[in-house]
Amino acid sequence: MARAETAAIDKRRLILDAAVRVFARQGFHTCRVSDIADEAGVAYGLVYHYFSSKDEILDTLFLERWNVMLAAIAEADASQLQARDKLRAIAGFIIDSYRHDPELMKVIIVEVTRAANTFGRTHLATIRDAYAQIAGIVARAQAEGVFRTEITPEFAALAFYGAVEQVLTGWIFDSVPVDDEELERSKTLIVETICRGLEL
Amino acid sequence: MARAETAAIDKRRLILDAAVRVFARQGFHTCRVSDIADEAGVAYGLVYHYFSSKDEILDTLFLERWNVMLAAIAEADASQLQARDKLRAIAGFIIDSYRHDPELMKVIIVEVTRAANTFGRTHLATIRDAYAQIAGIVARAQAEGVFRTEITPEFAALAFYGAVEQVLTGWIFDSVPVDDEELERSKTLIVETICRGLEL
Amino acid sequence: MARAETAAIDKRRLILDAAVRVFARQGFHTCRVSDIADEAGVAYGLVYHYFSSKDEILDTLFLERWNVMLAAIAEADASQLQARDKLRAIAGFIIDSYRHDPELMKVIIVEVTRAANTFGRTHLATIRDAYAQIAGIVARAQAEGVFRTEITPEFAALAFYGAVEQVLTGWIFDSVPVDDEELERSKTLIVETICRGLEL
Amino acid sequence: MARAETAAIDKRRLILDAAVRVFARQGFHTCRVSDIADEAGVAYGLVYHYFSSKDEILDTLFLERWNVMLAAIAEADASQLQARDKLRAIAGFIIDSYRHDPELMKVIIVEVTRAANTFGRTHLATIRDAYAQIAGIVARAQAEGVFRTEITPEFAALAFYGAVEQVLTGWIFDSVPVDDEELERSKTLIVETICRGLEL
DNA sequence: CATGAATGAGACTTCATTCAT
DNA sequence: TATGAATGAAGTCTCATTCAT
Repeated sequence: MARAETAAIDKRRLILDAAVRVFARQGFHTCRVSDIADEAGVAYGLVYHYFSSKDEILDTLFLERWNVMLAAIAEADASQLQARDKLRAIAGFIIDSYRHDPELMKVIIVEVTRAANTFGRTHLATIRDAYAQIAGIVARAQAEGVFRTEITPEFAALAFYGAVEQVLTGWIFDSVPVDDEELERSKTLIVETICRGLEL
Repeated sequence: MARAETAAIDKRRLILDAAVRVFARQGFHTCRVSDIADEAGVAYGLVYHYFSSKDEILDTLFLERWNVMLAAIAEADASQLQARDKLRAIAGFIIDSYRHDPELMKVIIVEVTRAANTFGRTHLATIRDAYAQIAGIVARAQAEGVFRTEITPEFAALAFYGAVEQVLTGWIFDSVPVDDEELERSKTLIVETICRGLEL
Repeated sequence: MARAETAAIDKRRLILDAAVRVFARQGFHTCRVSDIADEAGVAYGLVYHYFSSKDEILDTLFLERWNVMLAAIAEADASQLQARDKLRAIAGFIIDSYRHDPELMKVIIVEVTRAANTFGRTHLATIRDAYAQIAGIVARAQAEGVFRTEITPEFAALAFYGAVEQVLTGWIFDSVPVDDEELERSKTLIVETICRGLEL
Repeated sequence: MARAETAAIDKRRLILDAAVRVFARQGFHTCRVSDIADEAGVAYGLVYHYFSSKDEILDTLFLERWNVMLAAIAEADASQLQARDKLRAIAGFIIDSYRHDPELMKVIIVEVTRAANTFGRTHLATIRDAYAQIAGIVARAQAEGVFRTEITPEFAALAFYGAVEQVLTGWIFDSVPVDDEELERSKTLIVETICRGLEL
């Protein structure tokens, strides 16, 4: 029984991981459910045993990852770090996510957060949760007199997240892979550019 | 004769303008060619008399607008303004474009520049032309000793354009329309945030 | 007035001749009416001034040519030649038609006489007129005791015409053009093969 | 399991057989894929489950049958029969094929072997394989001194096959069905006409 | 759990023909 | 006569989802 359950969980995971590779390679709309099944090495219909629709696969992938990120932001927020270092931790987390699993991040960004007309719209509220948390960090830094108040926290959050996502998008479609050095440097550049603009 | 010619030109324009409204309302993939024809008040086949495919309609809309923007960037770049004011002019141009025709800008951003897997990929080089020009402005400002050199021009361009696009994306999916005051304030915020981070 | 009429006749001919080239090159079903107009160097709609439909163009080309052939067969039939020489004259006429205008013959054969489901069906009766005339020649030769009566005239006509058409079809789709010598030799081969089988 | 497999095979066969009836009745170009599905009593999409296109259905029907014919020709060729009897066996096989399934032969001839601009062109090489095998029989008969050498084997094959196909084409479009007696007599007529012309 | 055959709605594109000028 | 813009019907193919085994 436990064995069977484990096997079942494995198949579900197998399908999700295969979906990441297929979505990253072909795009969500261009791939067929059978492509995912083939990549996972399972039969066509089994996908529908674990997921109610093709959409739900992407929803699952997005929410799994986004919730981890929200937790990471919350953790940074709750820490004793300076505002600048909180933002650096967040940028660092996102960039390290890309380093660790570029295909997954490609799917999240290309198919969800930037896909304003489809999944981006569906998950708009969830996506904005991240902006709101970042805005909270900025607002508190302003209240503490560390950041200047000319920039609204909401705008600051958009600019910060927008810069990070734009940088990742650039990597995603670059023909040459990014080396670790550039990944690290980018963390600094983001904080140097955005935070310096925010600080007194 | 001149009338007939004008009428012909008008029909093509009629279709393009209808397409903007339909794409903005329903999204490129969700709408049918017949929706565009209906919106334009012309027969189905006429769309194919002027455009070889549904894709070509969006390509045309994008290139028309993007070339105007590239020209605006080039003009700002060629001007005698300070680097910060050049960037402000560019941000101002994009935001004013949104004020003037929010539906068109929605289509450009949602269906092309952020649609990394479809049209964004097709027009990647053209889109990057804009980044490159902005990077050029930054690079020259660095050479003149106005901007500090810690931030690479390419990164600065990404952060700048990313912030602008992110702000517009926010407006595009806001439930309440943006008032002119916020549009103006945003120009300042972008420049205040990003340029201040770039300046010595 | 006479000039205008002449010009009109020329345009009609121009379109017919262009149609031969286009049909031969692309096939009737694959080409568009605009291809014919382009080839003729006239405007789209003018084709419909002279012909009521695309079909009528091919009908016209076929009937023009087929009537000439029927006349040639009738002439051979009416002559004082031996049956074998009458058949040789007919085979000779068809083969010379190919030599003179291979594109036209290609169109007639490929698009009409062999196109059993489309124009071949429409013109079935007219096509069979030719078989009937040839059968008549055979029947008379049998009555005169020159051809043996074991072969029915109808069958003989089919075999004779079938052999000629098959040979032409081979040339039509050969990659190398046929030289005059082979054209001439074929006339002999057809008569040698078929007539010898028919003669006592 | 065996039952399920058989059922799967049956559906494919069901579609092919339905296609023969529909192609024979309406012609390949005039019928729609839905007509085939309806005739087979299956869903539209199932046709595309088994065949990648409408074309592939006809290709399959043609190749299935043509390969059987090539095998029959090869068998006749390999036999100990006289050349004349080999050719009689081939003509007999084709005519019996028509007797057994006139609709299929109609489709093969009308839509493929005589459709020079479409499928006939696609399968030109395969069609010519038959001519070549027949020519081989003639050539060997000439080498053995049974057939005279004035007629080239290639020409003889064209004339022979052309006569057979022409006769079948006649039947296909006759308003009255052919009786068995005429079918049998035709075998004799073909051999009598063509072979007699070939023999010494 | 697992399979993959079966379903059928949906949309793009083509192009012959018409018609206003 | 001559033009070519305008019309709109028609059909192929795709693919997410269901379901019997």
